[in-house]
Amino acid sequence: MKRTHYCTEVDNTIIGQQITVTGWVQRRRNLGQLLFVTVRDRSGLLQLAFGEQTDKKVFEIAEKLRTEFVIQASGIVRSRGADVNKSMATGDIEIDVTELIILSEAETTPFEIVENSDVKDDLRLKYRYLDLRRPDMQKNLILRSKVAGSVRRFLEQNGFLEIETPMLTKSTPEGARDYLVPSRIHPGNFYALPQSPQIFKQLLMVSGYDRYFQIVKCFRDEDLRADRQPEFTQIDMEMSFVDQEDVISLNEKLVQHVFKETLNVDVTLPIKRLPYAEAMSRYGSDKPDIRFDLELVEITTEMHQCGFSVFETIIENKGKICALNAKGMGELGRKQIDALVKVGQDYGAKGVAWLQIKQDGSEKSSFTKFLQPDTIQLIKDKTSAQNGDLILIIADKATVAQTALGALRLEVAKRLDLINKDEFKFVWVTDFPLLEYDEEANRYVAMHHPFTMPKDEDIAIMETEPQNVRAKAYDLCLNGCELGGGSIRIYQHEVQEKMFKLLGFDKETAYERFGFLLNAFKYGVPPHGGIAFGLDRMIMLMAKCDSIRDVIAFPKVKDASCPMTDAPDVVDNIQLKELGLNIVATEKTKE
RNA sequence: GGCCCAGUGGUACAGUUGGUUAGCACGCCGCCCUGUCACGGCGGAGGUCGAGGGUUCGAGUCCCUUCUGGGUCGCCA
Repeated sequence: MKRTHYCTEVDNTIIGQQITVTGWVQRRRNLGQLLFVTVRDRSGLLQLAFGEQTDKKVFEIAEKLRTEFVIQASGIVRSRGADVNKSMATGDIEIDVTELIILSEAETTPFEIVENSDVKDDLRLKYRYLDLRRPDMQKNLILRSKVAGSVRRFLEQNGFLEIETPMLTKSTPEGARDYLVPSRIHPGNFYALPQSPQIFKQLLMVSGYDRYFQIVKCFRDEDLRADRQPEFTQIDMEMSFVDQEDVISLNEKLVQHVFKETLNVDVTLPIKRLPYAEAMSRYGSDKPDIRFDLELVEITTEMHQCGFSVFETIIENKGKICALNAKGMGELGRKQIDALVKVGQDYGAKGVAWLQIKQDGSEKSSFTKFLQPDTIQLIKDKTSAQNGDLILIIADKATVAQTALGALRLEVAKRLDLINKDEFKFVWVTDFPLLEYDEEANRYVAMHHPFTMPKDEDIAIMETEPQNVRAKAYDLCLNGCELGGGSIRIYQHEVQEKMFKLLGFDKETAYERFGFLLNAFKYGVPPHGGIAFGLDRMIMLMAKCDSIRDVIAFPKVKDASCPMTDAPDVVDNIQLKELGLNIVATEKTKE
């Protein structure tokens, strides 16, 4: 008999019916003359019952069952009467088994297949196929599939075409490191795996496809993090004849649609927007977590001629002085304050000045001895400090002061437990700087990418004040995490040339790297722009996971290897020879 | 590349100032058990304490090196 139902499709509406289920043995409970087996498939659990009414041969097979055997069981659905298991979706029924087949036996697994397992990551990943049997992992991958489907339906309804772009492409050394693939036919030449389909989607706009999307793998050869994998999936899209407003409003509808359809969560539109400069000054981050307040306060002007040389030097060098009121940390011990100072230092601040106001109004501080009482009062007023508060101050280069204090803001929120984990707080960050200065390369580099359009009103100052030019670039952030980002692209020759000039490319270099795009733009290019979302991160946040690995079927570990397959690995000398490659041995070379 | 954390039967943990035979729970194996559902009862197997070196009369514990994994800074246009 073939399977008729998934485990949790069996319910009390079909009591008395003959059904067949298949799955893995979750547990057996042998009571002697009576025996229960919980069978598991991707839908959930169902209890099989064997007793005096059971055929002797069937009972004997049931006695042989062990955890994770794969079985097929047929029988009659019956009520459990009063013995209901309320923690089980199918807890009010069971199957009176009439036929049982062991399809496959199983050795004892290296870890138990249970929800919320505490097994260490490396073991989980070595036996990923077992880890993926766990209900929480199945829930995540099912959610992922639903989200992808929901995205596709929404975009198709809105006139988008799904078009694939190549995986074997040309290396573009701007930005992240590329994964390279050696060419056999062209020894010494390499393809690069795409960091994103950026240029191809822009070419599709030139070709007139008007609205493109793709759920697509991208590759970046950089160090991993909890929310970063070397290969990851983007929801990538591009639209023609649009400006920033069109992209933003369509995409917030997309997000609203997906969250409603897959999580039944309502996202209120329009989503709040913050210009980059404001995000940095209020939250110290370009991906602010706005689930809690604790905003930064700038006190640079207040500290003019304050008498404290550290602050005055910073002001002379056009830095900023920013403060954060860690409300309720006034009684923190010195050790814990030092730990906070260290957080600031980890993010590049040279130091963190602090002023602690105890419950009884007495003060402790690392710096107020250098200041006049009215200056101290000014700081307290500006940060609305009260008894029982702790004020943290960082004086540094503007971005360092803001970023480091932004990191402290998150740390303080964590310690004070200010974050509501059930909330989804979206925010668009807009008006990013077009360029940032790369101290090492001694030149400006594109903050987003070299095809990002400057804001119309800033084009005039591209040559005179490049550092102040804002871009038509926008990121969508959720709970302090960058979900995705995009921009309106440059489609006018003059602007693109200005941009390359700012980046220090001469015409030759520009053509060498992006010639096919620049040539394409000679033949009629529509105004266009787009966005790309990190699908993995989106699912991670939706599933409330701490790591992106928990929403990817077969992820890599920290050093970008795979404990299950042992990739990357050495290859045969014949393969190398065909590719014209020689391995130069180094300390790190794998034997 | 830097910093921080972890590694003890299959799994998750405990292990005091360095001191008997390294504990516990779950899992596993055997026997018993007719309403279990994290079944229960009785019995049992299973450990080079990640690896190497050092200090010591004596190391799971202290020191050094190294491996594995996690977090993070740099990096990620």
